[in-house]
Amino acid sequence: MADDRELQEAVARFVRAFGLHRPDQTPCGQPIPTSEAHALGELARDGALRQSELAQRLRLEKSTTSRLVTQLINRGWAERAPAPGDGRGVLVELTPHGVNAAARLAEARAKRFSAVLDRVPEGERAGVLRALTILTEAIDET
Amino acid sequence: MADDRELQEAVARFVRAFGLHRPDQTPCGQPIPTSEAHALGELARDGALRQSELAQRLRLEKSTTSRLVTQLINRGWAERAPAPGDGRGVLVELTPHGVNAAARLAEARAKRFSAVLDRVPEGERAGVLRALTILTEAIDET
DNA sequence: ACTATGTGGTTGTATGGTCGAACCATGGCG
DNA sequence: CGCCATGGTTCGACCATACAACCACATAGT
Repeated sequence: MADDRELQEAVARFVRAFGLHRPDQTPCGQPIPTSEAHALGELARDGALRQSELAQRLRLEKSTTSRLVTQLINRGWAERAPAPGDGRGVLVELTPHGVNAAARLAEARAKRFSAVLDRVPEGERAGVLRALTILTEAIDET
Repeated sequence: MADDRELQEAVARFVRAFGLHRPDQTPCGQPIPTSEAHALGELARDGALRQSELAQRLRLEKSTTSRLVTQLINRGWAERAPAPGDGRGVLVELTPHGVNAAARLAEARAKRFSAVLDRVPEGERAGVLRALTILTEAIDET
């Protein structure tokens, strides 16, 4: 199919336009690395997580995750605690400070995204959301 | 709107699922850095480009672009030539070798993307493509 | 013409990202 | 009680990007 080629270019353009190639800041312009932002999001939404669980969700290697968590801790946003029932594991949890940071981040993100959504024609919004989800699922199955 | 939040998460999941956080390889598993792949794509599609033009398309700083081009040259995929009519400029062009590499890359990409598209329900395909385009345009306007 | 300012590139510096391998501690099992 | 698997940490190597300083050429204005 020739759709392939179009999809490729569409994805590439999207990535670039959204600034996803800049590792040092979120697409929302917040001066915090993308990975940290994603981690913060997961922890804010679901509470304490095992480090290994976090790695899985972020699709990162355990070594990378370890370092990432250390960075969050250095910012005073998270803490490590022994995992209950498993002496090897580590539980990562946001500090009140971290919860706060996550909230600020979410707000900035919401602002940016709603600005973007505003430019999306009313009737297309649901479709856009739906398409991204479908695409992600398709990728996951591959 | 609450759509914001959903869009955020949809994008984040998409980025991770597609492996866009790995700068050292394309989402298609090719052992070539994402940026080089994108550059190769532009040059293969539109022929020789001014380095500044390439920077603009890839949304990169001129310094980054300069280095990127140097890498392509080191691989034997591109050449620099003086820009006609402007003693300052540089024209970047693929070598036959580079054209070849671009073709191989495009093939691998097509393979991956068509696999993904296969998982997208028939009736949704057009919508997915359309959504990405609309979203990219919306981002550009922001 | 000659100077002032702008544009295109290159190089140096600093930051951030990711992985894989080596290594340690704890858990689970025959 | 050994043996192998699992969760983490640390180290080394590689890539990406931006910003600033610096050079060369272009262009406009006096």
